[in-house]
Amino acid sequence: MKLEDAIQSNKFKNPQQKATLNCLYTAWWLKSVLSKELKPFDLTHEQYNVLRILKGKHPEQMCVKDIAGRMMEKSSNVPRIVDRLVAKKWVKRATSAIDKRETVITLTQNGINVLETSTASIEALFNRILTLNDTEANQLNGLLEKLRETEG
Amino acid sequence: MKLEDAIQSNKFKNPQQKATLNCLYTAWWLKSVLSKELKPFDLTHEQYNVLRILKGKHPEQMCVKDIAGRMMEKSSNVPRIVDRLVAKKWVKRATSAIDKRETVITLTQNGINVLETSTASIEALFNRILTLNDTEANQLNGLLEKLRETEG
DNA sequence: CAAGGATAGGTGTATGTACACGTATTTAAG
DNA sequence: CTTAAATACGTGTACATACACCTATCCTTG
Repeated sequence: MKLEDAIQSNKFKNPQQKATLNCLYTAWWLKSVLSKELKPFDLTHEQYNVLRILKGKHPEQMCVKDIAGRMMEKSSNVPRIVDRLVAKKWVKRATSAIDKRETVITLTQNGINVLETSTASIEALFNRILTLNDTEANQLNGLLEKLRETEG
Repeated sequence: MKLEDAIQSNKFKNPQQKATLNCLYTAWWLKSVLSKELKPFDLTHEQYNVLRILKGKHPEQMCVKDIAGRMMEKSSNVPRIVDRLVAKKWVKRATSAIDKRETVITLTQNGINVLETSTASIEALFNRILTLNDTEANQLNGLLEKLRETEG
């Protein structure tokens, strides 16, 4: 769907303004497609992200701060997302022996299982819906990083 | 900041996967920059969107459904966002005379004022930080719409 | 070692999202 | 006209974000 149809407006001040709206809308679209696919696994988008981040270091543990540093949305409240993963027995929480301020998180076997089946589902979804070729995807990456250039 | 630094990872399966993450991250970045700029006006990103949508039709009224149709995030809970705008006396709520199921929303003069000053602030911000030229912005718009091609 | 600051993580609150559901009203069908 | 379906909106709940604040622990420096 064209952006104009999605938000029922074609009054864009300039291509740059349209690009920011397009970017926000595309992200919302991606998130909602992802969330729908994750729902049967009783996983939210953010819980899935935390599991993936943990998998990246597995079987090593990670502390809450390390997880937070790898999240897309920098103000995610990792302790509370971990609460929910603990409740579902997909991760375990323990106090670090080295630094007692740190809470270390470990994936359980159940956590690994749910992550693997849900990831297979997500990858199949993306293969179906993502039609950009490599050149286009690289170009998009370049433009998005240029957009964020003035960050900081 | 490069995506790799932002999420402390460079393990992307392919350029398409990286592009989806890049898009999600860019949207988060845009939202947080916007929200920071709106904070002094006691406006959230979503409240600002509703005011802008109302301005688009002003001085006509709009019903809740029409507002919802123009929102980026299609599952926004418009009645509750309107609650907060009513509390700040920036909009007024009334039952439609034509269709009593409808609630019609009108901008107040206060609402127009806060929208104008905040919009000036947002536009100045975007002029500072958005460095894409027209060609690049158009290219980005094209790629994002191609990404969403399989929608529906 | 003691004191002050930095750091890690948990918690409270306001706001928003996603989704299910209830109520009032309108529209359509018989 | 009467009844059933559709529509518009509000509300309840679980989850997440944004941000301020608290406590425990560690580190630095005198």
